[in-house]
Amino acid sequence: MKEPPLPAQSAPTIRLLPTVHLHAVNAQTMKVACSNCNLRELCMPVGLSPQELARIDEVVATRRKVKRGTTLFRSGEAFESLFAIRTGFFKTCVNAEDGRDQVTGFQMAGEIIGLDGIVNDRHTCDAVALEDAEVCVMPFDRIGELAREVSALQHHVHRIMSREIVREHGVMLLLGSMRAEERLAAFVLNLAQRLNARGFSGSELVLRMTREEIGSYLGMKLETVSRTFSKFAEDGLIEVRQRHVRILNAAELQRIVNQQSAQ
Amino acid sequence: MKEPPLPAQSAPTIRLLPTVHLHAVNAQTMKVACSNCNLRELCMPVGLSPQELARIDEVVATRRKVKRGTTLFRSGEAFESLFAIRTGFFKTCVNAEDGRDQVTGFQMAGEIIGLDGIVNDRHTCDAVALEDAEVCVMPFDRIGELAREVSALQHHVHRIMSREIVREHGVMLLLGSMRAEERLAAFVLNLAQRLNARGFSGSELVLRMTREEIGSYLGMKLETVSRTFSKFAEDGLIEVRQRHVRILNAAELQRIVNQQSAQ
DNA sequence: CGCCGCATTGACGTTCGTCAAGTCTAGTGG
DNA sequence: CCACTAGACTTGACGAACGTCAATGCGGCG
Repeated sequence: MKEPPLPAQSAPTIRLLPTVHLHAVNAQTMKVACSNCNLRELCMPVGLSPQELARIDEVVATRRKVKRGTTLFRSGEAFESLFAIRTGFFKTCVNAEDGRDQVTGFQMAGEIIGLDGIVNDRHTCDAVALEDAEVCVMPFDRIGELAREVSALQHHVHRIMSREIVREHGVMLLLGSMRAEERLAAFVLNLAQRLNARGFSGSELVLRMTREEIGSYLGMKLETVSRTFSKFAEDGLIEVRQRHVRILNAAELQRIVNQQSAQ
Repeated sequence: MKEPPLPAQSAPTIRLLPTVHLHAVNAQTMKVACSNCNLRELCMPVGLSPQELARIDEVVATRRKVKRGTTLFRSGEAFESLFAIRTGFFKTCVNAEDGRDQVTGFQMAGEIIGLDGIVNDRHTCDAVALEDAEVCVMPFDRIGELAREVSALQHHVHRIMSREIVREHGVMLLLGSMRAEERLAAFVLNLAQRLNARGFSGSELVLRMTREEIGSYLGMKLETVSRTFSKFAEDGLIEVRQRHVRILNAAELQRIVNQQSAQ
Protein backbone atom coordinates (compact mmCIF):
# COMPACT_ATOMS: atom_id res chain seq x y z
CA MET A 1 0.00 0.00 0.00
CA LYS A 2 2.06 2.96 -1.25
CA GLU A 3 1.41 6.41 0.11
CA PRO A 4 -0.59 8.32 -2.52
CA PRO A 5 1.00 11.73 -3.09
CA LEU A 6 -1.13 14.81 -2.77
CA PRO A 7 -3.06 15.83 -5.88
CA ALA A 8 -1.08 18.04 -8.21
CA GLN A 9 -2.78 21.24 -7.11
CA SER A 10 -1.30 20.96 -3.65
CA ALA A 11 0.76 23.83 -2.31
CA PRO A 12 4.37 23.48 -1.05
CA THR A 13 4.82 19.82 -0.25
CA ILE A 14 3.82 19.16 3.32
CA ARG A 15 4.13 15.63 4.53
CA LEU A 16 0.74 14.16 5.10
CA LEU A 17 1.81 11.09 6.98
CA PRO A 18 4.26 10.25 9.70
CA THR A 19 7.69 9.50 8.27
CA VAL A 20 8.91 7.62 11.28
CA HIS A 21 11.27 5.01 9.91
CA LEU A 22 13.71 3.29 12.14
CA HIS A 23 16.20 0.74 10.93
CA ALA A 24 13.80 -1.32 8.93
CA VAL A 25 13.52 -4.86 10.19
CA ASN A 26 11.48 -7.43 8.41
CA ALA A 27 10.44 -9.38 11.47
CA GLN A 28 6.84 -9.34 12.65
CA THR A 29 7.99 -8.16 16.06
CA MET A 30 11.19 -6.51 17.22
CA LYS A 31 12.92 -5.00 20.19
CA VAL A 32 12.64 -1.30 20.66
CA ALA A 33 13.28 1.60 23.06
CA CYS A 34 11.18 4.54 24.19
CA SER A 35 14.19 6.56 25.21
CA ASN A 36 15.04 7.45 21.66
CA CYS A 37 11.53 7.41 20.23
CA ASN A 38 10.44 10.64 18.66
CA LEU A 39 6.87 10.06 19.77
CA ARG A 40 7.94 9.89 23.38
CA GLU A 41 6.35 13.15 24.39
CA LEU A 42 3.04 11.87 23.05
CA CYS A 43 2.83 8.59 24.90
CA MET A 44 5.25 8.88 27.82
CA PRO A 45 5.34 11.19 30.81
CA VAL A 46 7.66 14.18 30.55
CA GLY A 47 10.39 15.17 32.95
CA LEU A 48 11.68 11.69 33.68
CA SER A 49 15.20 11.18 34.90
CA PRO A 50 17.46 9.16 32.59
CA GLN A 51 17.26 6.31 35.08
CA GLU A 52 13.49 6.31 35.04
CA LEU A 53 13.44 6.53 31.29
CA ALA A 54 15.72 3.53 31.10
CA ARG A 55 13.37 1.58 33.30
CA ILE A 56 10.42 2.53 31.16
CA ASP A 57 12.20 1.12 28.15
CA GLU A 58 11.60 -2.19 29.85
CA VAL A 59 7.87 -1.70 29.60
CA VAL A 60 7.84 -1.85 25.87
CA ALA A 61 8.40 -5.51 25.24
CA THR A 62 8.26 -5.63 21.49
CA ARG A 63 6.85 -4.01 18.46
CA ARG A 64 4.32 -5.50 16.19
CA LYS A 65 3.40 -4.74 12.63
CA VAL A 66 -0.24 -4.75 11.65
CA LYS A 67 -1.21 -4.93 8.01
CA ARG A 68 -3.99 -2.76 6.71
CA GLY A 69 -7.36 -4.36 7.18
CA THR A 70 -6.23 -6.74 9.91
CA THR A 71 -7.02 -6.52 13.60
CA LEU A 72 -4.61 -5.70 16.38
CA PHE A 73 -7.07 -7.23 18.81
CA ARG A 74 -10.64 -8.35 18.72
CA SER A 75 -13.52 -8.22 21.14
CA GLY A 76 -13.47 -11.23 23.45
CA GLU A 77 -9.76 -11.90 23.18
CA ALA A 78 -7.74 -12.03 26.38
CA PHE A 79 -6.33 -8.67 27.38
CA GLU A 80 -2.64 -8.62 28.13
CA SER A 81 -1.15 -5.47 26.79
CA LEU A 82 -1.78 -1.88 25.91
CA PHE A 83 -0.53 -0.71 22.55
CA ALA A 84 1.11 2.55 21.63
CA ILE A 85 0.75 3.40 17.98
CA ARG A 86 4.04 4.20 16.32
CA THR A 87 2.88 4.52 12.77
CA GLY A 88 -0.37 4.00 10.97
CA PHE A 89 -3.99 4.58 11.72
CA PHE A 90 -6.58 2.50 13.54
CA LYS A 91 -10.27 2.41 14.17
CA THR A 92 -11.83 0.82 17.23
CA CYS A 93 -15.37 -0.49 17.12
CA VAL A 94 -17.79 -2.23 19.39
CA ASN A 95 -20.31 -4.72 18.08
CA ALA A 96 -23.69 -5.45 19.60
CA GLU A 97 -25.15 -8.94 19.69
CA ASP A 98 -27.52 -8.09 16.87
CA GLY A 99 -24.63 -7.36 14.54
CA ARG A 100 -24.83 -3.63 14.91
CA ASP A 101 -21.46 -2.01 14.78
CA GLN A 102 -20.26 1.31 16.12
CA VAL A 103 -16.90 2.91 15.49
CA THR A 104 -15.83 4.36 18.84
CA GLY A 105 -12.74 6.15 17.67
CA PHE A 106 -9.91 6.67 15.20
CA GLN A 107 -6.39 6.54 16.58
CA MET A 108 -3.11 7.74 15.17
CA ALA A 109 0.58 7.80 16.08
CA GLY A 110 1.34 8.41 19.73
CA GLU A 111 -2.08 7.31 20.94
CA ILE A 112 -2.73 4.36 23.23
CA ILE A 113 -5.31 1.64 22.56
CA GLY A 114 -6.55 -1.29 24.52
CA LEU A 115 -7.72 0.48 27.69
CA ASP A 116 -11.14 -1.11 27.37
CA GLY A 117 -9.67 -4.52 28.11
CA ILE A 118 -8.48 -3.77 31.64
CA VAL A 119 -11.78 -4.08 33.44
CA ASN A 120 -12.55 -7.70 32.57
CA ASP A 121 -9.21 -8.94 31.27
CA ARG A 122 -10.87 -9.23 27.88
CA HIS A 123 -10.97 -6.82 25.05
CA THR A 124 -14.43 -5.43 24.48
CA CYS A 125 -13.87 -3.88 21.07
CA ASP A 126 -11.99 -4.53 17.86
CA ALA A 127 -8.96 -2.52 16.78
CA VAL A 128 -8.51 -2.55 13.01
CA ALA A 129 -5.60 -1.03 11.13
CA LEU A 130 -6.83 1.33 8.42
CA GLU A 131 -3.34 1.45 6.96
CA ASP A 132 -0.22 -0.58 7.54
CA ALA A 133 0.79 0.15 11.08
CA GLU A 134 3.29 -0.54 13.77
CA VAL A 135 2.60 -0.57 17.50
CA CYS A 136 4.62 -0.88 20.69
CA VAL A 137 3.38 -3.76 22.82
CA MET A 138 3.26 -2.87 26.52
CA PRO A 139 2.32 -5.80 28.77
CA PHE A 140 -0.10 -4.40 31.29
CA ASP A 141 1.24 -6.19 34.34
CA ARG A 142 4.67 -4.74 33.68
CA ILE A 143 3.15 -1.29 33.39
CA GLY A 144 1.56 -1.90 36.77
CA GLU A 145 4.76 -3.02 38.42
CA LEU A 146 6.71 -0.12 37.10
CA ALA A 147 4.00 2.40 37.91
CA ARG A 148 4.31 1.36 41.53
CA GLU A 149 7.93 2.46 41.47
CA VAL A 150 7.83 5.43 39.13
CA SER A 151 5.03 7.66 40.28
CA ALA A 152 5.27 9.81 37.18
CA LEU A 153 4.36 6.74 35.16
CA GLN A 154 1.51 5.93 37.48
CA HIS A 155 0.07 9.37 37.06
CA HIS A 156 0.61 9.18 33.35
CA VAL A 157 -1.45 6.01 33.08
CA HIS A 158 -4.22 7.68 35.05
CA ARG A 159 -4.09 10.70 32.82
CA ILE A 160 -4.28 8.64 29.66
CA MET A 161 -7.36 6.83 30.89
CA SER A 162 -8.95 10.04 32.09
CA ARG A 163 -8.24 11.66 28.75
CA GLU A 164 -10.04 8.85 27.01
CA ILE A 165 -13.04 9.33 29.29
CA VAL A 166 -13.10 13.05 28.52
CA ARG A 167 -12.75 12.39 24.81
CA GLU A 168 -15.74 10.10 24.94
CA HIS A 169 -17.72 12.76 26.76
CA GLY A 170 -17.07 14.95 23.75
CA VAL A 171 -18.29 12.24 21.40
CA MET A 172 -21.41 11.85 23.48
CA LEU A 173 -22.04 15.58 23.19
CA LEU A 174 -21.57 15.32 19.46
CA LEU A 175 -23.83 12.29 19.03
CA GLY A 176 -26.43 13.49 21.48
CA SER A 177 -26.91 17.08 20.51
CA MET A 178 -25.39 17.96 17.15
CA ARG A 179 -26.82 17.82 13.68
CA ALA A 180 -25.12 16.26 10.69
CA GLU A 181 -23.25 19.34 9.53
CA GLU A 182 -22.06 20.14 13.00
CA ARG A 183 -20.83 16.60 13.53
CA LEU A 184 -18.88 16.41 10.33
CA ALA A 185 -17.35 19.85 10.81
CA ALA A 186 -16.25 18.88 14.30
CA PHE A 187 -14.82 15.64 12.97
CA VAL A 188 -12.76 17.26 10.23
CA LEU A 189 -11.42 19.95 12.52
CA ASN A 190 -10.50 17.39 15.15
CA LEU A 191 -8.61 15.27 12.67
CA ALA A 192 -6.79 18.30 11.30
CA GLN A 193 -5.85 19.48 14.75
CA ARG A 194 -4.45 16.10 15.75
CA LEU A 195 -2.47 15.82 12.55
CA ASN A 196 -1.20 19.32 13.06
CA ALA A 197 -0.04 18.44 16.57
CA ARG A 198 2.06 15.73 14.93
CA GLY A 199 3.78 18.13 12.59
CA PHE A 200 1.62 17.72 9.53
CA SER A 201 -0.45 20.23 7.66
CA GLY A 202 -3.42 21.42 9.60
CA SER A 203 -5.37 22.06 6.44
CA GLU A 204 -4.66 19.17 4.08
CA LEU A 205 -5.62 15.72 5.13
CA VAL A 206 -6.04 12.28 3.67
CA LEU A 207 -8.86 10.38 5.25
CA ARG A 208 -7.84 6.88 6.10
CA MET A 209 -11.40 5.65 6.57
CA THR A 210 -14.40 5.16 4.32
CA ARG A 211 -17.53 7.29 4.37
CA GLU A 212 -19.27 4.42 6.03
CA GLU A 213 -16.75 4.35 8.87
CA ILE A 214 -17.01 8.10 9.32
CA GLY A 215 -20.76 7.71 9.38
CA SER A 216 -20.64 4.96 11.96
CA TYR A 217 -18.47 7.08 14.19
CA LEU A 218 -20.67 10.15 13.78
CA GLY A 219 -24.00 8.37 13.97
CA MET A 220 -25.07 9.05 10.41
CA LYS A 221 -25.38 7.13 7.17
CA LEU A 222 -22.67 7.15 4.54
CA GLU A 223 -24.91 9.00 2.10
CA THR A 224 -25.39 11.78 4.60
CA VAL A 225 -21.64 12.00 5.13
CA SER A 226 -21.13 12.27 1.41
CA ARG A 227 -23.86 14.88 0.96
CA THR A 228 -22.54 16.95 3.83
CA PHE A 229 -19.03 16.90 2.39
CA SER A 230 -20.48 18.05 -0.91
CA LYS A 231 -22.38 20.85 0.80
CA PHE A 232 -19.25 22.06 2.57
CA ALA A 233 -17.45 22.00 -0.76
CA GLU A 234 -20.23 23.98 -2.48
CA ASP A 235 -20.03 26.54 0.29
CA GLY A 236 -16.30 26.87 -0.22
CA LEU A 237 -15.36 25.59 3.20
CA ILE A 238 -13.35 22.61 2.00
CA GLU A 239 -12.17 20.89 -1.15
CA VAL A 240 -12.97 17.20 -1.35
CA ARG A 241 -11.54 14.72 -3.79
CA GLN A 242 -12.33 11.27 -2.59
CA ARG A 243 -10.31 10.91 0.59
CA HIS A 244 -8.29 14.04 0.09
CA VAL A 245 -9.70 16.96 2.01
CA ARG A 246 -8.38 20.48 2.08
CA ILE A 247 -9.73 22.90 4.62
CA LEU A 248 -10.32 26.31 3.08
CA ASN A 249 -12.22 28.04 5.85
CA ALA A 250 -11.53 26.59 9.25
CA ALA A 251 -13.12 29.54 11.02
CA GLU A 252 -16.46 28.98 9.36
CA LEU A 253 -16.28 25.26 10.07
CA GLN A 254 -15.68 26.09 13.69
CA ARG A 255 -18.64 28.42 13.64
CA ILE A 256 -20.79 25.59 12.34
CA VAL A 257 -19.64 23.37 15.18
CA ASN A 258 -20.42 25.99 17.78
CA GLN A 259 -23.71 27.10 16.42
CA GLN A 260 -26.64 26.13 18.50
CA SER A 261 -28.78 23.77 16.47
CA ALA A 262 -31.86 25.73 17.50
CA GLN A 263 -31.75 28.37 14.80
CA MET B 1 -36.98 15.44 50.50
CA LYS B 2 -38.80 12.44 51.89
CA GLU B 3 -38.84 9.23 49.98
CA PRO B 4 -42.19 8.98 48.22
CA PRO B 5 -43.66 5.54 48.85
CA LEU B 6 -44.65 3.41 45.93
CA PRO B 7 -48.16 3.91 44.64
CA ALA B 8 -50.73 1.87 46.53
CA GLN B 9 -50.99 -0.82 43.88
CA SER B 10 -47.44 -1.89 44.52
CA ALA B 11 -46.82 -5.48 45.55
CA PRO B 12 -45.06 -6.53 48.76
CA THR B 13 -43.13 -3.50 49.87
CA ILE B 14 -39.73 -3.52 48.30
CA ARG B 15 -37.42 -0.71 49.23
CA LEU B 16 -36.85 1.51 46.27
CA LEU B 17 -33.93 3.44 47.62
CA PRO B 18 -30.82 2.67 49.60
CA THR B 19 -31.48 2.77 53.31
CA VAL B 20 -27.92 3.21 54.34
CA HIS B 21 -27.98 5.21 57.53
CA LEU B 22 -25.00 5.33 59.83
CA HIS B 23 -24.95 7.16 63.11
CA ALA B 24 -26.53 10.33 61.84
CA VAL B 25 -24.29 13.31 62.19
CA ASN B 26 -25.46 16.74 61.33
CA ALA B 27 -22.13 18.08 60.17
CA GLN B 28 -21.55 18.84 56.50
CA THR B 29 -18.56 16.52 56.51
CA MET B 30 -17.60 13.70 58.84
CA LYS B 31 -15.04 10.98 59.39
CA VAL B 32 -15.82 7.56 58.00
CA ALA B 33 -14.44 4.10 57.34
CA CYS B 34 -14.63 1.78 54.33
CA SER B 35 -13.92 -1.26 56.44
CA ASN B 36 -17.45 -1.40 57.79
CA CYS B 37 -19.24 0.13 54.79
CA ASN B 38 -21.89 -2.05 53.27
CA LEU B 39 -21.12 -0.67 49.82
CA ARG B 40 -17.55 -1.83 50.08
CA GLU B 41 -17.86 -4.57 47.52
CA LEU B 42 -19.11 -2.00 45.04
CA CYS B 43 -16.35 0.55 45.27
CA MET B 44 -13.40 -1.25 46.81
CA PRO B 45 -11.30 -4.19 45.65
CA VAL B 46 -12.21 -7.57 47.08
CA GLY B 47 -9.94 -9.98 48.87
CA LEU B 48 -7.97 -7.42 50.82
CA SER B 49 -6.21 -8.39 54.01
CA PRO B 50 -7.43 -6.65 57.17
CA GLN B 51 -4.19 -4.68 57.19
CA GLU B 52 -4.71 -3.48 53.65
CA LEU B 53 -8.31 -2.64 54.38
CA ALA B 54 -7.24 -0.59 57.35
CA ARG B 55 -4.85 1.33 55.16
CA ILE B 56 -7.54 1.99 52.63
CA ASP B 57 -9.67 3.51 55.33
CA GLU B 58 -7.09 6.25 55.27
CA VAL B 59 -7.98 7.07 51.69
CA VAL B 60 -11.43 8.22 52.54
CA ALA B 61 -10.76 11.53 54.15
CA THR B 62 -14.27 12.68 54.88
CA ARG B 63 -17.81 12.48 53.76
CA ARG B 64 -19.80 15.23 52.26
CA LYS B 65 -23.50 15.79 51.99
CA VAL B 66 -24.89 17.23 48.78
CA LYS B 67 -28.37 18.69 48.71
CA ARG B 68 -30.64 17.93 45.82
CA GLY B 69 -30.13 20.33 42.96
CA THR B 70 -26.68 21.42 44.06
CA THR B 71 -23.38 20.49 42.46
CA LEU B 72 -20.72 18.23 43.90
CA PHE B 73 -18.25 19.74 41.46
CA ARG B 74 -18.46 21.91 38.45
CA SER B 75 -16.61 22.05 35.16
CA GLY B 76 -13.49 24.17 35.51
CA GLU B 77 -13.03 23.67 39.22
CA ALA B 78 -9.73 22.30 40.47
CA PHE B 79 -9.68 18.53 40.68
CA GLU B 80 -8.50 17.11 43.97
CA SER B 81 -10.61 14.10 44.83
CA LEU B 82 -12.64 11.29 43.47
CA PHE B 83 -16.02 10.72 45.07
CA ALA B 84 -17.72 7.47 45.97
CA ILE B 85 -21.48 7.81 46.20
CA ARG B 86 -22.85 6.48 49.45
CA THR B 87 -26.45 7.52 49.05
CA GLY B 88 -28.34 9.53 46.52
CA PHE B 89 -28.34 9.93 42.81
CA PHE B 90 -26.29 12.14 40.50
CA LYS B 91 -26.12 13.22 36.93
CA THR B 92 -22.95 14.35 35.21
CA CYS B 93 -23.11 16.69 32.26
CA VAL B 94 -20.73 18.44 29.94
CA ASN B 95 -21.50 21.85 28.53
CA ALA B 96 -20.28 23.19 25.21
CA GLU B 97 -19.27 26.82 24.76
CA ASP B 98 -22.50 27.54 22.96
CA GLY B 99 -24.55 26.56 25.99
CA ARG B 100 -25.43 23.13 24.72
CA ASP B 101 -25.60 20.63 27.46
CA GLN B 102 -25.24 16.87 27.42
CA VAL B 103 -25.92 14.51 30.28
CA THR B 104 -23.08 11.96 30.18
CA GLY B 105 -24.36 9.65 32.87
CA PHE B 106 -26.49 8.97 35.91
CA GLN B 107 -24.70 7.59 38.96
CA MET B 108 -26.00 5.83 42.04
CA ALA B 109 -24.70 4.36 45.30
CA GLY B 110 -21.35 2.60 45.04
CA GLU B 111 -20.30 4.35 41.86
CA ILE B 112 -17.29 6.64 41.52
CA ILE B 113 -17.39 10.08 39.98
CA GLY B 114 -14.75 12.64 39.16
CA LEU B 115 -12.52 10.55 36.89
CA ASP B 116 -12.76 13.16 34.17
CA GLY B 117 -10.77 15.60 36.29
CA ILE B 118 -7.54 13.62 36.43
CA VAL B 119 -6.19 14.46 33.01
CA ASN B 120 -5.93 18.22 33.43
CA ASP B 121 -6.32 18.64 37.17
CA ARG B 122 -9.62 20.34 36.46
CA HIS B 123 -13.07 18.93 36.33
CA THR B 124 -14.49 18.91 32.83
CA CYS B 125 -18.10 18.25 33.70
CA ASP B 126 -20.67 19.10 36.34
CA ALA B 127 -21.93 16.59 38.88
CA VAL B 128 -25.40 17.49 40.14
CA ALA B 129 -27.28 15.69 42.89
CA LEU B 130 -30.75 14.66 41.70
CA GLU B 131 -31.71 13.85 45.28
CA ASP B 132 -30.11 14.54 48.62
CA ALA B 133 -26.87 12.60 48.59
CA GLU B 134 -23.81 11.72 50.54
CA VAL B 135 -20.39 10.97 49.09
CA CYS B 136 -17.04 9.74 50.37
CA VAL B 137 -14.27 12.18 49.51
CA MET B 138 -11.12 10.42 48.35
CA PRO B 139 -8.18 12.78 47.74
CA PHE B 140 -6.59 11.60 44.55
CA ASP B 141 -2.98 12.00 45.60
CA ARG B 142 -3.61 9.76 48.58
CA ILE B 143 -5.17 7.17 46.32
CA GLY B 144 -2.02 7.34 44.24
CA GLU B 145 0.32 6.89 47.20
CA LEU B 146 -1.61 3.98 48.53
CA ALA B 147 -2.01 2.34 45.14
CA ARG B 148 1.75 2.24 44.92
CA GLU B 149 1.81 0.09 48.03
CA VAL B 150 -1.35 -1.96 47.66
CA SER B 151 -1.33 -3.38 44.19
CA ALA B 152 -4.92 -4.60 44.50
CA LEU B 153 -5.95 -0.98 44.93
CA GLN B 154 -3.87 0.05 41.94
CA HIS B 155 -5.55 -2.51 39.79
CA HIS B 156 -8.91 -1.52 41.16
CA VAL B 157 -8.41 2.08 40.11
CA HIS B 158 -7.45 0.94 36.65
CA ARG B 159 -10.49 -1.26 36.46
CA ILE B 160 -12.84 1.50 37.52
CA MET B 161 -11.51 3.80 34.85
CA SER B 162 -11.60 1.07 32.24
CA ARG B 163 -15.17 0.24 33.20
CA GLU B 164 -16.15 3.85 32.63
CA ILE B 165 -14.53 3.76 29.19
CA VAL B 166 -16.44 0.60 28.32
CA ARG B 167 -19.69 2.07 29.64
CA GLU B 168 -19.20 5.08 27.41
CA HIS B 169 -18.59 2.81 24.43
CA GLY B 170 -22.04 1.41 25.13
CA VAL B 171 -23.53 4.87 25.21
CA MET B 172 -21.86 5.69 21.93
CA LEU B 173 -23.38 2.57 20.42
CA LEU B 174 -26.75 3.64 21.74
CA LEU B 175 -26.48 7.22 20.52
CA GLY B 176 -24.91 6.32 17.22
CA SER B 177 -27.02 3.45 16.03
CA MET B 178 -30.26 3.05 17.96
CA ARG B 179 -33.68 4.54 17.42
CA ALA B 180 -35.76 6.22 20.08
CA GLU B 181 -37.60 3.12 21.30
CA GLU B 182 -34.44 1.09 21.47
CA ARG B 183 -32.65 3.80 23.41
CA LEU B 184 -35.34 4.22 25.99
CA ALA B 185 -35.80 0.47 26.44
CA ALA B 186 -32.07 0.08 26.98
CA PHE B 187 -32.10 2.95 29.44
CA VAL B 188 -34.93 1.56 31.55
CA LEU B 189 -33.46 -1.93 31.62
CA ASN B 190 -30.06 -0.60 32.57
CA LEU B 191 -31.46 1.41 35.46
CA ALA B 192 -33.49 -1.55 36.68
CA GLN B 193 -30.51 -3.86 36.51
CA ARG B 194 -28.30 -1.49 38.47
CA LEU B 195 -30.96 -0.99 41.13
CA ASN B 196 -31.43 -4.72 41.29
CA ALA B 197 -27.73 -5.24 41.84
CA ARG B 198 -28.11 -2.98 44.88
CA GLY B 199 -30.87 -5.06 46.38
CA PHE B 200 -33.89 -3.18 45.12
CA SER B 201 -36.69 -4.29 42.93
CA GLY B 202 -35.65 -4.98 39.41
CA SER B 203 -39.06 -4.10 38.09
CA GLU B 204 -40.26 -1.05 40.02
CA LEU B 205 -38.29 2.11 39.78
CA VAL B 206 -38.62 5.75 40.60
CA LEU B 207 -36.88 7.93 38.09
CA ARG B 208 -34.82 10.57 39.77
CA MET B 209 -34.46 12.67 36.65
CA THR B 210 -36.79 14.68 34.44
CA ARG B 211 -37.85 13.70 30.94
CA GLU B 212 -35.58 16.41 29.68
CA GLU B 213 -32.56 14.93 31.46
CA ILE B 214 -33.38 11.47 30.14
CA GLY B 215 -33.68 12.99 26.70
CA SER B 216 -30.37 14.77 26.98
CA TYR B 217 -28.66 11.54 27.98
CA LEU B 218 -30.31 9.56 25.20
CA GLY B 219 -29.99 12.18 22.49
CA MET B 220 -33.68 12.85 22.06
CA LYS B 221 -36.18 15.55 22.97
CA LEU B 222 -38.28 15.37 26.09
CA GLU B 223 -41.46 15.05 24.04
CA THR B 224 -40.06 12.00 22.32
CA VAL B 225 -39.15 10.49 25.67
CA SER B 226 -42.67 11.08 26.89
CA ARG B 227 -44.27 9.69 23.75
CA THR B 228 -42.09 6.63 23.83
CA PHE B 229 -42.96 5.96 27.45
CA SER B 230 -46.62 6.25 26.50
CA LYS B 231 -46.17 3.85 23.63
CA PHE B 232 -44.49 1.28 25.87
CA ALA B 233 -47.37 1.67 28.31
CA GLU B 234 -49.96 1.21 25.53
CA ASP B 235 -48.15 -1.93 24.46
CA GLY B 236 -48.29 -3.25 28.00
CA LEU B 237 -44.54 -3.31 28.47
CA ILE B 238 -44.44 -0.90 31.40
CA GLU B 239 -46.69 1.15 33.63
CA VAL B 240 -45.81 4.80 33.89
CA ARG B 241 -47.13 7.25 36.40
CA GLN B 242 -45.00 10.34 36.32
CA ARG B 243 -41.63 9.19 37.59
CA HIS B 244 -42.84 5.83 38.80
CA VAL B 245 -42.15 3.09 36.31
CA ARG B 246 -43.05 -0.55 36.62
CA ILE B 247 -41.61 -3.01 34.16
CA LEU B 248 -44.23 -5.54 33.06
CA ASN B 249 -42.44 -7.25 30.22
CA ALA B 250 -38.69 -7.08 30.50
CA ALA B 251 -38.16 -9.74 27.85
CA GLU B 252 -39.99 -7.73 25.23
CA LEU B 253 -38.10 -4.58 26.20
CA GLN B 254 -34.89 -6.51 25.77
CA ARG B 255 -36.06 -7.68 22.37
CA ILE B 256 -36.65 -4.08 21.37
CA VAL B 257 -33.11 -3.18 22.43
CA ASN B 258 -31.59 -6.00 20.43
CA GLN B 259 -33.62 -5.60 17.33
CA GLN B 260 -31.74 -4.36 14.38
CA SER B 261 -33.16 -0.96 13.44
CA ALA B 262 -33.23 -2.07 9.81
CA GLN B 263 -36.58 -3.77 9.84
C1' DC C 1 -55.91 26.30 47.68
C1' DG C 2 -53.36 27.91 44.05
C1' DC C 3 -49.19 28.14 41.61
C1' DC C 4 -45.40 26.43 38.96
C1' DG C 5 -42.68 23.08 37.01
C1' DC C 6 -43.07 18.83 34.83
C1' DA C 7 -45.42 15.78 31.82
C1' DT C 8 -48.59 14.58 28.07
C1' DT C 9 -50.57 14.95 23.62
C1' DG C 10 -51.55 16.74 18.99
C1' DA C 11 -50.43 18.98 14.49
C1' DC C 12 -46.98 20.01 11.53
C1' DG C 13 -42.22 20.56 9.50
C1' DT C 14 -37.35 19.30 9.00
C1' DT C 15 -33.70 16.30 8.87
C1' DC C 16 -31.93 12.41 7.79
C1' DG C 17 -32.45 7.50 6.34
C1' DT C 18 -33.71 4.45 2.46
C1' DC C 19 -33.55 2.88 -2.07
C1' DA C 20 -31.78 3.23 -6.47
C1' DA C 21 -28.94 4.77 -10.25
C1' DG C 22 -24.84 6.07 -11.83
C1' DT C 23 -19.63 7.68 -11.53
C1' DC C 24 -14.99 7.48 -10.21
C1' DT C 25 -10.71 5.32 -8.91
C1' DA C 26 -7.34 2.07 -7.60
C1' DG C 27 -5.88 -2.30 -8.33
C1' DT C 28 -5.54 -6.47 -11.42
C1' DG C 29 -4.52 -9.11 -15.14
C1' DG C 30 -3.91 -9.63 -19.94
C1' DC D 1 0.04 -0.09 -21.54
C1' DC D 2 -4.64 -0.64 -21.47
C1' DA D 3 -9.05 -2.74 -20.41
C1' DC D 4 -11.72 -4.56 -16.74
C1' DT D 5 -13.66 -4.90 -12.28
C1' DA D 6 -14.96 -4.26 -7.57
C1' DG D 7 -15.41 -1.23 -4.11
C1' DA D 8 -16.04 3.35 -2.77
C1' DC D 9 -18.31 7.51 -3.58
C1' DT D 10 -21.94 10.73 -5.34
C1' DT D 11 -26.51 12.22 -6.33
C1' DG D 12 -31.54 12.19 -6.64
C1' DA D 13 -36.31 11.08 -5.15
C1' DC D 14 -39.05 9.78 -1.55
C1' DG D 15 -40.64 8.62 3.11
C1' DA D 16 -40.18 7.77 8.10
C1' DA D 17 -38.63 9.28 12.42
C1' DC D 18 -38.11 12.68 15.23
C1' DG D 19 -37.99 17.72 16.42
C1' DT D 20 -40.76 21.94 17.01
C1' DC D 21 -44.48 24.55 18.57
C1' DA D 22 -48.46 24.90 21.18
C1' DA D 23 -52.20 23.68 24.21
C1' DT D 24 -53.52 21.20 28.13
C1' DG D 25 -53.21 18.17 32.28
C1' DC D 26 -51.30 16.86 36.61
C1' DG D 27 -49.15 16.93 41.10
C1' DG D 28 -46.18 18.53 44.68
C1' DC D 29 -45.08 22.26 47.50
C1' DG D 30 -45.63 26.47 49.71
